[in-house]
Parts: sequence; C-alpha cells; structure tokens
Amino acid sequence: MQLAEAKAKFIADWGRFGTNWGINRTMAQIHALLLISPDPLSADEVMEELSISRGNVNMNIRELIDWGLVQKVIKPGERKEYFSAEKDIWKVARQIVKERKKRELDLMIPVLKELSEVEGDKRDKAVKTFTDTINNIRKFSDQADRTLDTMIRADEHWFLGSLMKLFGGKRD
Amino acid sequence: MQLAEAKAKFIADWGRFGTNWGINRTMAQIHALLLISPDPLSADEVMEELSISRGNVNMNIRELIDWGLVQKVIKPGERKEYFSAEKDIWKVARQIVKERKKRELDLMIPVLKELSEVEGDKRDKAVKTFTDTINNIRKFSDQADRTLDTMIRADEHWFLGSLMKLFGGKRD
DNA sequence: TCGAACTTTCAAAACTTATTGAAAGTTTTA
DNA sequence: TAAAACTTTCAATAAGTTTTGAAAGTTCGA
Repeated sequence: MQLAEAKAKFIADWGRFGTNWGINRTMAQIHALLLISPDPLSADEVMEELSISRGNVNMNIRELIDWGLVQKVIKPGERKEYFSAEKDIWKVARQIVKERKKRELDLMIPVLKELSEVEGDKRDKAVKTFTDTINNIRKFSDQADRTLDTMIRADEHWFLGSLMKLFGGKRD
Repeated sequence: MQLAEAKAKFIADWGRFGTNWGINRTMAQIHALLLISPDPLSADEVMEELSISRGNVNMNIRELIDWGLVQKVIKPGERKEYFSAEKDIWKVARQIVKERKKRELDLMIPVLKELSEVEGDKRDKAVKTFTDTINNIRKFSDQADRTLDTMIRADEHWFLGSLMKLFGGKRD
C-alpha cells in the first residue's frame, strides 16, 4: 500500500473507531490527520485534506484542545495558527482516561451516594434490591476511581512493567 | 428521597451515562430498570414503566441479551417471557469489556498491521512519521489486548486483590 | 486608526440514529 | 386445526447530532 492510500485509510478507520467512543467522526479524523503529520498543520490545511468547512475545523480543533490532545503552535513571523497532536499514544490514552473520568465518573459518584440514602424499610424487597444494587455499583465505582487515578499518575514504563508482571504471573 | 423518586432518577442517570459509552439511552434505561427489579419483568411491564413502545422494548432487550447483560426467564405455566439482568456489577463490567473488545479492538488490530506495512522510503519524513505513529498504536493495542484478556478471565476477588496490592504499594 | 488576515459564532440544512405502531409471524392450548 | 396470546419486524416518522457558510469578531502591522 502506498502512503497516500494508507493515510486515507487510517483517517477513515480512526474516525469510525472514534464514533464507538462517543467522539464525533470529524474530531477523530482531525486527530488522526495530526497524528500522522510530521509538522503542525493550519486550519486551511486541515480543511483541504479532509474536505470539511472552516467552521467544522474550528469547532473540532477547539474540542481537541479542550481534551488536551492537540496544541496550538505559533510559528515565528506568521499570523496563522498551526496545530499539532501529542504523538505518544500512552500519553494520549492517559489524557483521555483523565478527561473521561472527570466528565463521567466524578459526576456519577455523588449521585450514587445520594441514591444509596433512599428512605424506606429494608425488609421491603423493592427497597432492598435497590439499595443493594446501588451499593454494589458504588463499590465498583470507588474502586475504579482509585485505580484510574493511579493509572493517570503512572508513567508508561512503570505501568506496563508492573501490570505485565502481575498479569503474566500468578493466578491468586 | 423516596424509592419511586430514586428509581426514576437512577434510570434517567444510567440512561444518560450509557449514551457516553455508545449505548443508546433506552437500552441503558431498560438495563437500569431490570437491575433494580427484585423480580424479572415482562415486556409489558417494561413498556409501562418506561412509557416506550413494544417494538422499542423488543429491540433493545434483544440487544441487551446479545451483550450478555440480560436473560430470558420462563415462568412455569405462563406464556409470557420475562427478563432479568445480571446484578453483580463486576460480572457486568467484565461482560461489557469482553464484548467491546470483540467488537472494536479485535477488528482494529489486523487493520493496524496492514497499515504498518506501508511502502516507501523510511528516510522520507512523511513515511517515517506515519509508520512510527502506527507502530506506536500497535504496541499499545497489543498490550491492551493482552491486559483485557487477562481481566476478562480474572474473577473479582483476584482482580481487585492483586490490582489494589499493586497500585497501593510500590512505585517501582 | 485602518484594513487585511485571520478566527469564531451560530442559525439553517443535511445527515444519522432511535422510536413508533400496525402488520406479520410464532407458539400454545383446546 | 383454529384462535388466542404472545413476539418480532420494518417502513414511516421523530428526535438528535453534525456540518455548512456567511457574518461577526479579533488581532496585527503600518
């Protein structure tokens, strides 16, 4: 496969993949394009490469910056803004975990606490099933919360090394 | 908060949460409803509780069964089918990881291999950046593949115990 | 301060996905 | 075998999301 074809395929696939994860297709495509660009690109170059409108490029790049996946680059002596993506996938993964945790888990935990405090007679089967389920989810979420925090802090080498030693080895 | 209010809130929140994860709102709501029901529910009961159509219930329950999160329950002497959800959240999480891995990562890995075999001169900066990025993603994906497989196989106790020992302890 | 070069906004349009409900299909009982 | 009791399908439609592009806003250099 030639580079041009491979690039197009990667952009399309990364875009499709992104939609599975609640990221919109264009945002993932811009991310893909920047990941494989040796140099930062301007909004015009992104428009051109992906055949999308200026507004669309602007909105989605803004969101990528918000997610901490893309940075503005100012070239000396130029008015245009350029954009480049973090290329180390471990950093990208950690950044995504960090943001999603902030946007999802951190919001869910207080809601679960509130729900666990439902009033009612514990001998009532409906009440018992409800609180048991909520508490089960809480325990899981608290665990996930701590585990993800540690992962976010860990560096690649430590994380891979330890996890592989763990998973590769004993079974209890 | 009274039970009825808490149930409604949980169903709404779980539904909203689901959409962040590529699961549609109704599917997540049905799942929530079944999670907090002491007994299996019929399609009619789900329709009634969530005010949604029969077709919608049927489609989404079918998908939940497909994901391995819900089971048909036949009550002796009754024509109706009833449905119940797995209530152990660790099993639910493992099941979701297993299905998503099958539907996403397992499809991505061969594509990345193909893309890594792009033709061209490695001294060309565009080619080098492309293959470097793809190989970086491949390494990450292969690692994730193995780690997730192990997690899917692990039981709750082993997983939590080991992971917490690991994350709670040394920093390398 | 002006105007050129650029970025941002946002309402309307296009596209995508989810839902309905009536019709078709299936299973069970008598 | 017939009819009742249920489940499934699917075309039409509704709802939700993304994209466009023109207008408004901003910044910079002279």
